[in-house]
Amino acid sequence: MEIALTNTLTRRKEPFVPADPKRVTMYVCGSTVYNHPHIGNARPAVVFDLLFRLLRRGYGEGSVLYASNYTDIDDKIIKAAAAEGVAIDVITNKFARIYREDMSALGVLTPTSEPRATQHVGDMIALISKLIDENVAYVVPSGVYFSVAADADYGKLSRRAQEDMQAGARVEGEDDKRHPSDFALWKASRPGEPSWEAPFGAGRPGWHIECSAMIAAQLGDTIDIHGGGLDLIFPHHENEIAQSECANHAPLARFWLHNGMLTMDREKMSKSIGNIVTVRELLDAGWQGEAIRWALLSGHYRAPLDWSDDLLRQAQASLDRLYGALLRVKDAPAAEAAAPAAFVEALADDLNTPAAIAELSALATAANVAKKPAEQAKAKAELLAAGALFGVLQDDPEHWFRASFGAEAAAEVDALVAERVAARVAKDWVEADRLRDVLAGKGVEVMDGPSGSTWRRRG
RNA sequence: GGCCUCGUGGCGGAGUGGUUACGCAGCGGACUGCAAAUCCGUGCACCCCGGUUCGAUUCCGGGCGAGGCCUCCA
Repeated sequence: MEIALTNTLTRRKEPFVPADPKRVTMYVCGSTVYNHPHIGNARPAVVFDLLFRLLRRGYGEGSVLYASNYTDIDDKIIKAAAAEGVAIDVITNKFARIYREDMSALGVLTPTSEPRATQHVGDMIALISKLIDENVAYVVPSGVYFSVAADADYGKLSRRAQEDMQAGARVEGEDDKRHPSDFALWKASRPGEPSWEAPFGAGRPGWHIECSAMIAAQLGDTIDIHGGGLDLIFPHHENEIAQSECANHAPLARFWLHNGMLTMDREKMSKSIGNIVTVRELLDAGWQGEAIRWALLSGHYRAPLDWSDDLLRQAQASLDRLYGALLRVKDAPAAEAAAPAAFVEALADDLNTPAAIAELSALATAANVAKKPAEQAKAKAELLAAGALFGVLQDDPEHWFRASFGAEAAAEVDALVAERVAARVAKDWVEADRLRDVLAGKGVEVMDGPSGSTWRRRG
């Protein structure tokens, strides 16, 4: 299987070949843990989880190292802790836990490592010292800054000329940095803020240096894939490249991948605008995690995706069709099958999830039309294998359609359905239709078959 | 202003230099007591103007429109 990926460095789709197929390395910028993740935050988690699954399939489960960090020291966290009057790690532990729970609900596997910034401050200090030694960083009273002018390659990812950035740079009044484009590696200690001792003065790390240090510590100087949202291309990823490559004299990442933004009414979803929907809100509203995942994967990862309830409804309807097919073949004998080649190839082609979804649909049709047990077994096994790679169809099909009903509600529905079956046996169609209306009022769809009736939630 | 991306049917959304995926919704048929589910069939599209070409939705140029980054941001 050859995987092709769009590399932001070249803006082209290129064949992906890892430096070492026994040790494929990927890093994705994770979450700053100070509040609930919204679905915009979930998009890269889901997209790169899919890539993680694909890489594991291609190179073996033990051969893929995937690190995604928690930023647990940052201005916003300090502010949030102060507002609640609690220690910083109370905030960060809580929201790191919530992040993992929410992502798990979306079928996101736990990465092979989840480093926290505060566990790597020593690495950051060492990296900053190296940059000072390399004469690309300088110490002033407010902290340590990276000197953009000292790095000839600066701007290669975002394709920005230094002159352009100078023109657009905002004048910051009290900064003692030498150039507006220079960015903080280390922020000098301020009263009431956490700080660490360092040769260049006590303080705390800047945001960008965290990722550079954690990548080197967790995965090495050069990794195969670095991912994140495309809003991070500049300045965050540009700065990571500057730091890591000036210190290590080696490329930071061979492939840079970026997912498009999630929008609401065509406007980027972001905390600062306030147009956010949290994963937790969606789950609490009764949406199933796989439906949310499906919605996030319904478009290509690099394109913007406009979030709406209608998108979710369509995602759920699509999954309903697949689960309906699984239900139809649920009694077929178990069989071994790999995900069909066309499905895998769609994903290998720069994660073409819409094409992969079309293949899933074809598998569902195959399951629905299969008559012989062997055909049903094959269709079922292929659908499950493809679903497993995609990160869906992991639920029991009956449970999928009844997840919104508690045991008590389900028992009540069962009783009504039994009553209706009796009415149908007696050919009392008036009563049977009345009961169907009653059930519909409870959000239940009844389906009559030759061997009885089943039910599920209405779409 | 600079850099970057995109513009496909009622909706979502792939793809292709010529035969027009897939899902949802619609319509017709089969099935059903009637439905639902399912299957089969079917209607509806490639922003505008030039250029290249035998032929462009697909390539090139321009226009219009939308979005992202340039500040924390997935």
